[in-house]
Amino acid sequence: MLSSYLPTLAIFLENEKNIAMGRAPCCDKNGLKKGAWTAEEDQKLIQYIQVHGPGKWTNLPKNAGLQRCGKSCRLRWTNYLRPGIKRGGFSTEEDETIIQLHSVVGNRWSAIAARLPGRTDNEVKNYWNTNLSKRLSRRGIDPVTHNPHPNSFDLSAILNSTKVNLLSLLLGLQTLINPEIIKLANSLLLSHTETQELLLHSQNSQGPELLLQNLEQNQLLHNQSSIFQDNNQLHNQVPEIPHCTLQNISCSSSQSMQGNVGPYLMNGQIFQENMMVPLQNYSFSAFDASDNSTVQFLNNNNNQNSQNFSFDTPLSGI
DNA sequence: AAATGTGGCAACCGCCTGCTA
DNA sequence: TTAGCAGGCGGTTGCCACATT
Repeated sequence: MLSSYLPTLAIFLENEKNIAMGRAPCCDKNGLKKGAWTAEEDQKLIQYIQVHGPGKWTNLPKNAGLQRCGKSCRLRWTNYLRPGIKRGGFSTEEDETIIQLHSVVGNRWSAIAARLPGRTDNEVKNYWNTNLSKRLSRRGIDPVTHNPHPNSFDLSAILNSTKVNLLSLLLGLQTLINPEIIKLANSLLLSHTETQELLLHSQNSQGPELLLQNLEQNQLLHNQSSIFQDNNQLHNQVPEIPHCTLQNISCSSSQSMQGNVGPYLMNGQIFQENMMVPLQNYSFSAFDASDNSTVQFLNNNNNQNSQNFSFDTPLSGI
């Protein structure tokens, strides 16, 4: 007899607990359907929102004739039924955007999804968890910190295996700068532009708290630009990348390198730059045969690399 | 052919934040 | 000022399809 009341009692106690904790239950769970949505339910939701628009989710299920929680309706609409949603088939550009943004803002999926038209936070999150984080792991990169996994670097082995003569590299400045440093600069420039956009956006339309938040992200960007935590690792540790073929490597071990680069074409614009690569910088790229992509690594010793590159405005008329 | 393992993804849960009365 | 509420968000779960044994 008592056992027949237990489910109801459990729901009651759960609700009471939530209320006692100061949080009202999101909805009355009694009699509400859970699980996969049927085509009929989808149709009801779409028709209702077409007439009344999205919002007022708490009352929407009742008004639309749905036995669902309002949150469930909102989720179904925003993640699946909303017009303009892309499903699957992430492009290489989207992959790169997600990885780059994740390295700056972390698991803020809504912020990342906001910069990918037609993508939802849920889809970006799922795609990251099932695909991109594993891809980074395969490359020897920690998907959480975007740093190379510790204890997996051996620069001397790579230098030996690739017969790279560090001294000749240091003497041949032009060889060093082209093309890998340009790629590095490109990567930094894109990150820099990203941060500027965030700052401008927050200054124009958001409050000071978001500005502060974005400034923190800016600082985070600078910190994350340094792949290696320990300076002492610099000269004897470089990521080991399964499935990858080392293509290019450049290093400097004393003073800084400086030189003029260009004019060259980048992102459809012609640039000429005076570049300065700070002390103990290096970068290299490697080709990942598993997905035909190129992965780039860079290191900066003092966490200030975005200030150590000067980017001139695109040259006109060249 | 059946059992088991694995990956992908839709949906749920519960915490957090901002708005409003 | 504050409590209640709605909605947003990220983490997690569970189902399903496919692969492997």
